[in-house]
Amino acid sequence: MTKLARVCDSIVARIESGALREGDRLPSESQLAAGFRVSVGTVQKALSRLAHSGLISREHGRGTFVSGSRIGAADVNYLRFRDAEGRDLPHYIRVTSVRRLMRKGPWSEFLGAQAGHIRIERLINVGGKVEIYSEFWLRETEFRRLNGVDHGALAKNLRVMLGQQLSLPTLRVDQWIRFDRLPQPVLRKLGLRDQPGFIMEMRGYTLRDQPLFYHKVSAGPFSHNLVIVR
Amino acid sequence: MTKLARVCDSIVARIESGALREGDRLPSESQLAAGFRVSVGTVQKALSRLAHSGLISREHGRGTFVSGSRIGAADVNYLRFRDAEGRDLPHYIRVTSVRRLMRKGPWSEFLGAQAGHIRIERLINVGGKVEIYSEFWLRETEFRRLNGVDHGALAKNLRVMLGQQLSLPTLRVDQWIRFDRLPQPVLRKLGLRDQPGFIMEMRGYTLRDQPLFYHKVSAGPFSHNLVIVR
DNA sequence: AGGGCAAATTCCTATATAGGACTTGTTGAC
DNA sequence: GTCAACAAGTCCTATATAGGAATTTGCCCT
Repeated sequence: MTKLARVCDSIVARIESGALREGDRLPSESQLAAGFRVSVGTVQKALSRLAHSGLISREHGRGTFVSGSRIGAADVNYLRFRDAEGRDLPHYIRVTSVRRLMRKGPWSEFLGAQAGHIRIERLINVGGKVEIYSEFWLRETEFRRLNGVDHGALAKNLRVMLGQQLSLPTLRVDQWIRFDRLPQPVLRKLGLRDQPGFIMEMRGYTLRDQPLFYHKVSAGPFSHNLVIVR
Repeated sequence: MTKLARVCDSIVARIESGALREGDRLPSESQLAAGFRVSVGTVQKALSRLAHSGLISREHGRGTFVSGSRIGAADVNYLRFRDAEGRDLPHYIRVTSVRRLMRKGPWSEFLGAQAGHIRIERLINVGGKVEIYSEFWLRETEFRRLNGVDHGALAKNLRVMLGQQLSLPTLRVDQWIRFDRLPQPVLRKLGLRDQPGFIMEMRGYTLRDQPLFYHKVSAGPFSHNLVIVR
């Protein structure tokens, strides 16, 4: 492991552990260099790398600060239902099952086959009708830390919940969108006959750029206006 | 302008002008440093910055090379129609108008209001039915360089055409997807009554990260399976 | 011809150093 | 009290240098 990698890693660890929190100022370049026993140049390289990935932000003459919400509006798309005037329609999330499943799939490929995987299955009701089917996959190791968490928290934005409750913030999200046939079980859950629908897949990564969650969202033909917004 | 910026810019210019082509090896760090009258460290910083943006690739012990197709499969989504077996359906592109328009819109905001803008309007026929309406906006300055180009070239992938014919390759693409009501004129062109549809907007940037094109694609409810693939 | 070794070339990591640019707080003149 | 000048602290750009790591090349030997 290079010194550069060690410095990056240590700083990430401080943020992960909560020793450094959003908005906090990091020690100056020279202080960090002294602390890590490396040259200032190495610290600079580490800081600009972390700044580039959005974890911290550097301000000329002021200092280096831990960024606010890492994942910004520009990074990820959300599903929304809107009425004709463009207003968001109210939605209601119901958790239908939380189970450990042995099945293989894109989630196991992504999260790693060695550990067990938990699926949080949810149905989202928009304007009085069940419109969205959501599967959120987590590794068992991370899921165990959810024991103390209120069950109602699972009916919120799970990515945000992971960051706030478990201090497992998401650094970035890969996202795919498809518009294709829906599989049988999903059709049944949404109360649809064989029809094409809308499928969005997301892969979330931790601050260390390690796999964190796999999220799949499906929707049938819309009775309202489905909008994908940033 | 900093030396670093000058070095980056000069290298980009060499690629843009065709002096360096895909797969070519750049001069070594020390040669570049001597050529630009800067230190090796500055050249290294410039090269790793360009490598990070995907323009070049560095190979330990071998050299630095101009990357192949800059915009990879991972960077941009494409629209495809597929049959039940997942095979791509053949499509046919017809150019319906190429005009200078004074209207304001997202394109003028992006491409800059100072210059005139050209709209290349196209209809895409999939499996015998007009399914997609496409608007491709360019600045007038860039468009003029298209004079010598065969008109049939406008019925191909315009981003690729810009790169090959005009040596204006696209470095990156911003992309938004919406599923919403379609405006009247689009409905008429696709032969639809008032219906929600599928809207994809793209903004292309040059090697210098300057605005290059604005592209908007609309599709109605699909009679085949519409897939957005990378 | 082919194998093995050394040298040259290339990029990579790291250090030490110098001065510039931006921000903030203090001091002093008015 | 207000404003200008100053100083200290911070990040930013750039240089020169050293050695290490990966690859290619040339040469010698068999």
